[in-house]
Amino acid sequence: MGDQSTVATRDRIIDAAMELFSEHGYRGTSITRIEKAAGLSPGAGGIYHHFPSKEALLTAGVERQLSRLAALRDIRRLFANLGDLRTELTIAARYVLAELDQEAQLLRLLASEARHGPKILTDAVVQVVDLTYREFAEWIIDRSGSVVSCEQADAIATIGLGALISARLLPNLLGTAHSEVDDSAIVETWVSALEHLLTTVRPHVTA
Amino acid sequence: MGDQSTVATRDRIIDAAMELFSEHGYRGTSITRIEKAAGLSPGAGGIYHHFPSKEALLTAGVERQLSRLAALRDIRRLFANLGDLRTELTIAARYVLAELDQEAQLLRLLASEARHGPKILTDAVVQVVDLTYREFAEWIIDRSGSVVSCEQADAIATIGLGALISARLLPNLLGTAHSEVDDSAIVETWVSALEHLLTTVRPHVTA
DNA sequence: ATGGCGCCTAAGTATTTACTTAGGGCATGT
DNA sequence: ACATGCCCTAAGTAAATACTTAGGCGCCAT
Repeated sequence: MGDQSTVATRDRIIDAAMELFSEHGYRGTSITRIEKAAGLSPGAGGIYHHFPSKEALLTAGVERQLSRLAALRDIRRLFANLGDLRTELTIAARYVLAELDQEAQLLRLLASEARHGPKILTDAVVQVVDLTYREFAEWIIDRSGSVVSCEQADAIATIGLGALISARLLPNLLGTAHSEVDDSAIVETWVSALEHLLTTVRPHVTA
Repeated sequence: MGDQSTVATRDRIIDAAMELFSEHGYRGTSITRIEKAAGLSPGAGGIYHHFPSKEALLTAGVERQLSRLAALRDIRRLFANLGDLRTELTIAARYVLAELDQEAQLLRLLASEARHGPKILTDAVVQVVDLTYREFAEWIIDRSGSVVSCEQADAIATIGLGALISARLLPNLLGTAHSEVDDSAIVETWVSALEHLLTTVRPHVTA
C-alpha cells in the first residue's frame, strides 16, 4: 500500500502548518503557503486529500503535540523520593524548563490563538496545565510533610510553576528579548525559594 | 471648534478597537465591526476620517495604553525605604498585580499579536518590560545590602516578576481557568520567597 | 494489465475585507 | 451668510483566501 508516502506527506503538512501557525498565527497563514512550505504543488488542493479543512489541520497538529505535553504531568514519577529535597527540586526545575523548551512552538501558538482560535487549543491544554498544577501541589504537600496547607500548596504551585513558565514564555513571545539570564542561576534561585517555602511553617491564615 | 466631539469619537473608536483586537485578534477584527461597536455608521469609512489605516488605529491604541504601562517602572518610587522589607515587598506585589489587572486588555493583545503584529507591539513593550526588570533588579541589590550579586539579582527579578506575571497572564489567556487561588495567599507566599532570597547569602557560583 | 490512489496542473467560485468615491445633512466659527 | 469639518448613506474596487471541480500522470497491489 502507498500508506507510507501518505503518512509521510501528512506529517510533512502538519510540520509545515504548525511551524507557520506558530510564527504567523492561524489567520495569518494561508493554505497556499502551507502547501508551498510542505513541498506540495502550490496553488492546488493537495492538502484537502488529507484534511477536510484548515481548522481540521490545526486540530490534527495540536492533537499530535498534545501527547508530548501530557508527559509534563509525569513530574511526580521523575523523582521517587531521592531523599534530598534540593536535588528533587533541581531535577524538577530543569525538567520543566526542558519541556517548555521542547514545546516552544506549541506555546507560541497557544499564546497567540488561545482566546479566538478553535476550542481544542484551549480545552485540551487547559486540562493538561490544570492537572500539572494540581499534581505539583499534591507533591508539595507530600514533600513538606503535610506542613503546608492546601491553599498554601496551591499558592506555591502557582508561583513556582508560573515563574518557570514566564522565564520561558516571555522571551519566546517578545522575541528572545530578556532571556540573557543564565539558566543555572534561575534554577538555583528557584530551588532556594521553593525549598524555603516547603520547609518554613507559616502558621497564620488558614481560612 | 468641533474638536471635542472629534476627540470623543476618536477615543470611542480606539476603545472599541482595542476591546475587539484583544478579544478576537487583529486579523480577526474587521473595520466594519469596529465601526459598529463604536456606534458609527456600519459599512462606511467613518474611521478613515481619524486614522489612515487599520494598522494606524492599532498603533494609536497601543500608544495610548503605553504611557499607563510605563508607570509600572515607577516601582522604586512607591516605597521610599519604609524600613520593613516585608512591607515593601507586599506593597510591590500588590502594586504589580493591580497594574497587570488594569492592563489585562493590552496583555491579551500582546500575547496574541506580539510575534506577527505591527512592530510597535513588541518594540515599545519590550523596552518597558526590560526596564522594569532592570529597575527591580537594582532595587533588589540595594535592599539586600549588596549581599546578592548582579547575576543573582537578575535571576531573582526574573523569577519574582515572572511569577506575578504568570499568575495574571495565564488565567487571562486560558480564560480564567486556573485562578481560583486566593490573591492574598499568592502575595503572602511571594513575599516569603522573595524575603528569603534577599536575606540569605548564597556564596557559591559568582562567575 | 487493470484499477485505484496519491499527487499534479489549471481554472474557477464565493466570500470576506481593507479601503475609496460621491454626495448630502448638520453643526460650529467667522 | 458662508465655509469648514464631522458624520451619514450608498455603492463600488481590488485583493486575498478557503475551498471546489475536472482531468492527467505514475506507482502500487491484485
